[in-house]
Order: sequence, then C-alpha cells, then structure tokens
Amino acid sequence: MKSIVRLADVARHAGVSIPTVSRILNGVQTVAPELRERVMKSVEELGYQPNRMAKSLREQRTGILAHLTAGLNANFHATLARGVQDAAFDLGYTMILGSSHHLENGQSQLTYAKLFDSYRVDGMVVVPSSTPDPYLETLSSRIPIIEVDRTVGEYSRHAVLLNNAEVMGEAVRHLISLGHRNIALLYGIELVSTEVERYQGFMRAMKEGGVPVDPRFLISDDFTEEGGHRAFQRLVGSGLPVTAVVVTTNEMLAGVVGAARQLGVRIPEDISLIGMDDERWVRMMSPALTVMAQTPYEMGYEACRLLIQCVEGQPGNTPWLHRIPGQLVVRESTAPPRLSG
Amino acid sequence: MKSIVRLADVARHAGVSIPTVSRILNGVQTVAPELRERVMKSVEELGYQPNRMAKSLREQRTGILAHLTAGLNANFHATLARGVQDAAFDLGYTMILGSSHHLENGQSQLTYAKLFDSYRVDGMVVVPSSTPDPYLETLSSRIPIIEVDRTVGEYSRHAVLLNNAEVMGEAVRHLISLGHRNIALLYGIELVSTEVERYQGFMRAMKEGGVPVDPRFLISDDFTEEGGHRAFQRLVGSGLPVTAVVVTTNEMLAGVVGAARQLGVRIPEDISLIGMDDERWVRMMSPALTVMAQTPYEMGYEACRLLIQCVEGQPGNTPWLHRIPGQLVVRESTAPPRLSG
DNA sequence: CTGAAAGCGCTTACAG
DNA sequence: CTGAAAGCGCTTACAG
Repeated sequence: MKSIVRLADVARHAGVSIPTVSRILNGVQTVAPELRERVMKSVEELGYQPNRMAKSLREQRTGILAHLTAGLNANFHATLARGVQDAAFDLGYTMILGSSHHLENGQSQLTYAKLFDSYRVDGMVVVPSSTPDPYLETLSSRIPIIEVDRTVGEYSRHAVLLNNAEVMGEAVRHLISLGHRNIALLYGIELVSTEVERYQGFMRAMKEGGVPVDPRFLISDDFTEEGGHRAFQRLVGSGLPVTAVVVTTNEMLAGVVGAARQLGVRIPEDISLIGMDDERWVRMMSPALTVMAQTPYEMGYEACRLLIQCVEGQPGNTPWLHRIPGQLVVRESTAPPRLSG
Repeated sequence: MKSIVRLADVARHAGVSIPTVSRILNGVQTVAPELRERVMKSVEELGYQPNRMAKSLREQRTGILAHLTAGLNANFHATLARGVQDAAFDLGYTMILGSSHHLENGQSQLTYAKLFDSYRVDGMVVVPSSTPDPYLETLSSRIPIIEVDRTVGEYSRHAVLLNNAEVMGEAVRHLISLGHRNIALLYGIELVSTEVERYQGFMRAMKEGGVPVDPRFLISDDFTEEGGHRAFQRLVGSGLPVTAVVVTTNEMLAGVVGAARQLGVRIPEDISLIGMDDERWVRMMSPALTVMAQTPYEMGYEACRLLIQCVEGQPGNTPWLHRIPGQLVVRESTAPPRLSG
C-alpha cells in the first residue's frame, strides 16, 4: 500500500508554500500565472487528490448529505434514493445512505441519524419511519432536514410529498364515470401522512361525486402484502355488493391480486381494481393494472435539490411543503360494473 | 442553529483534561472510577457526540465504506446494495453510495471512485461497469476493493460472484429432462463475467446432456428489455424449430415476455421459458415464470463482510473468488415440448 | 501576490 | 493514572 500524496508534497515538488497550492486549487485570490502553472503540473504529476476529511474539518462543512430511508426493498424507495443520489452528485455533494433493516424500524432510524450526525453531514433527506423521532426533531435545529414521501406526527420541517388527495380524486372520478357506486377503499392502518391524505382524498372525491360512502367499504390493515390479502378477503367475505376497489399502496395491491386469484374473483369482470405505483409487475401481469402513478425519482431529486438550497442559503425557518403531482394510468383492471341484481 | 458540543466542552464541564475524556470514551487504559463517572455524566448532560471527521483525520481511517453500483434501477442491484448496507452497519461501518446515472456509464463510475477516494474511504465494494477502470486498478493498491456480481476484463482483485455456470446447468438439465432438445440461449452481448460464465455454463451443460447446440440458437443482444425483445423476435422470425429458451438477465426476460405476447407465442405451450432473478413480476404474471434465482442480499452482505475482513486484517495480496450458489425455481413457464412435425 | 502561523476536533506517544 | 504537546491535512485571517 503506497502512501498518499499530501498538499505538502505538492508544495515541495513545485517549490512553493502550502497555502499557495491551496489557493490555486481552490481558485481563490489571484496568483502569478507562472506559479499556477508550475503547481498544476506538480498536482498532475503526483496525482494529488485533496483529503476531504481534513478539508471538512477545517471548513466546518463536509459536503456530505445523508439519506435515511425506510428500506430499499420497495422499488419505490430505491428509485427515490436514486433521485436523491443523482441530485446530490449533480450539485457537488456526496450521499451517505441509511436504510432501516426492517421496513418500519424506528430504532434503527435513530441509530442511523446519530451516526450520520457524528460525521457532521450538511443535511438530511429522510423518509420517516412510522414512529416520530425526537432526535431528528433536535437535529433539525442544527442542520436542515427535508422529509420526503411522507410525514409522521406533527411535522415542523420541510417536506416533499405526493399530491395524494389529488391523484386519489382522479382514481375515484374514473370509477364513478365508469358507473361504479359501490366503491371500497383498502388502506394502511398506520398513521402516516400518505395513508391519511389518501383516505381523505377518497372521502372528499366520493362526496364531490355525489356517491355516499358505506363505512363497511372502508377497510384498513397493515400496509404489507399480507395486509392487502387479508383486507380483500374480509371485503369479499362480507358479501357486500362491491364493484370496485381502490388500494393505497403497492404492497397491499400485490396482496389483493393474490387474494382475488385465490378466491376466484375476476378482475375487472367481477371487481374493478385501482392500485398505487406504476411498477413493472403491474404492467406485466394480466390484466395490466390501472394505477395511480408516482414519480419517485423526481420526488427524491427535488427533495435533495431543495435540501441543498437550504444548506447553502440563509437559515429560513419557515417550514414549507412541496407537492409533486401524480397521475392516473388507466389500463385493463377497470371497467364498467356488471349489471347485477 | 445552536453550536455543537466538543471534547473540550466536556473536559471543562467535568473538570478534567481533554485526553482523559478521550481515553474514557475510547475505553483505552485504566482510569480512576470517580473520574470516569464524572466524565460520563458530563457527556450525558451535554449530549456530546464525537466528531468523526476529526477522529478520522487523526486515526487515518474513516470507518466509511463506499459502494459503487451500476444503478439502483434494477431491483437486483437495489437489494444487493441493501445487503452491503446492512453488513456495513452491523459491523460498525458507514456506507457511502454511488450509483452511475446511466446503467453502463463507466465515466460516472470513475468520477465516483475519485470522489470517494478523496474522502479516504477504508474500502470499496463495486459492481463494475462494463468497461474496465484503470483508476480502480490503481486504487486497489492502496485500499481493499471487492468486486461483486460481476467482473470486467482481467480482474486481479477479490470478487463475490454467483455460481453462474452451476445454476445455468440446472436450468439446462431441467429442460432436457422435460424432453427438450431444441434449446435457445438469449444472452447479453457485453463482455462481462456474468454473461460469459452463463454462456459457458449453457454450452457445458448441453454437452454433458448429450444435446448438440445449433449455433443459430445462440442469440446475443444488449442486456436490456429492448435487447431481449429484439433477440426473441429474431429467434422466432428465423423459423427454427425451437421449443425452449433460456434468458440470462431479468431485463432481457421482460423483453422476451413482451415480444412473445406481441407475436402470439404461447408460454409454455409453444415455447418453454427460463429467465433470471426471482422478482415479483415474474411471480405475479401468468404463467408464473421458471427462473434461476439469485440471492442479491446475501451477495451484498457477504461482499461487504469480506471487505471489512480485508480492511481490518493483514494486507493479504492473493486474490480470491467467493461463489454464491443460485437455485432454479420451477414454475409454470416450462413444460414438455409439443409433439410437432 | 506570497508565506508563516493558527486552528478545525480529535488521538497518541511522551513525561511525570 | 493524568496532563501538556504534537500532529492528522487542510484553509484562512494576518503580515509583509
């Protein structure tokens, strides 16, 4: 393992002082052209690469941004992380990543937050776990933190969220326009903003559409594949004359599809189905599913871009909320209801 | 933004010297119990959190590991990254992530490698882009680098790879045992180890099974969805009496499925199909696909664990190769060939 | 325009 | 067992 080149080595090689090399490399102040040339040649020859740790320590900023996420298991979160990553890179930052082992493990999120804080990251974009984290609350008084995808509890910071109510409204209006009136909602029981807002969007759109909501058509369960499976089983088992169902998450959607197959419920002949997230499996299966499409890459990119704006700009204490639009993608899983008795 | 607590603050608060606090926190040397208690109380009260940047600079090791990957788009790579991440976390390291914008962008991989090197990461686990990178070559003389999933060109380092030839052999034997003899292979044209080894595994298994290979049944294209689509079109367009096809990558597999639908080729009635990677879409579509399953999480975890062993252990210059087994998962897309004329 | 000096927040020989 | 001093590799006032 050969030893690494330091600023001092370059200075000696070029026959100038250390600060001079530093100034040239950072483009600060004017420097005699002949010196600059000599130094640049030495840098090149020795293959000098500044030590960012030392630089960070001295400058009191690291150029590192942390991304805390619920987990890369879900395609949605992986894509969002890629957006964060690309924005960081494009704007000259480095991203450090922490994904909680278990999808909703608040404990490991806390551990990651502390760890990253000890590296003195310049800011964080976090997909909060489902329990509010007091440490992040404290941290946000020192560095900018942006929440993305969802918020939990009372949030007092900045957030980039899907326009949940709006897309949900599109979905409901689509079903109503097809003639459905017995529409069920399967949603996650967790108290996170995504679920709350999608639920509210559903209720509002039904009301605006003049379709009464039967509370027995509102079924909640874990927002996992198993949760979706159970919820759909309960719905069908209830014997209610439902003709369409909307599911709030992609995981639950997979469970619903599995349950429908198992129960012999045909889609869309027996029941129309609208899900969340435009993932490959949703397009590949038949019937291809109608879904509310999110743009996770853009959400991540935007969140990180705004974070950097906070990091580099003035403090700016007033919290803001940035909404990203979603879009209903109509495919084969939605059709007019059967004329049944 | 309130200012952060330093070691000096703790020392003053506890009425001891800075080195004493440092020693206590690092558990080095014996310290008078009463001092230790006083110091720990101050640490607690002030909420002290060591500055890892300063520590890193002094110790000449950062506790940061970098993961360079072709991109988080593919589920496979996202899951692998999660494995790397978890191993790093479990063993006391922090992971910094770099995913190239474009799946096969060697240029951005180089940029990331340099960036991470400037942070003086302790090691790297990299999924190499398809062009060999001389910088990584140089870097590996200074810090340990582990390649995972695939290697490119002459590799002289350590690698964790799927047992490609073995799983491919399983796939081929499965088809032969069903009675197939006209078996096609659709593979990626890129010169990466995965493609090369899967190709070789195919050839060997066919030979061992006593089934001659018609070179017209060997079709290569980009390892993307489009590439798979084209490859399958060409295969079917050729009019050859193929009864089964094996596809080396998940992306190409999606293209094959799309092309089959478009051409009205029924699976498995007309052609049996075996793909790669046990992803959700492969299970959700019908027929559910028979695939060679990899374990990306384990690959990532193992690669990172071995990396840390290198980082903490003696140099150990001899390159090694670690193989992870795959497994054929038989589902509905493979069946005996039709008795055709 | 250039260099000598101080300092970022730690750890680790070195004295005592 | 404890503290004063040096130093990790940089940058940035401060002199000249």
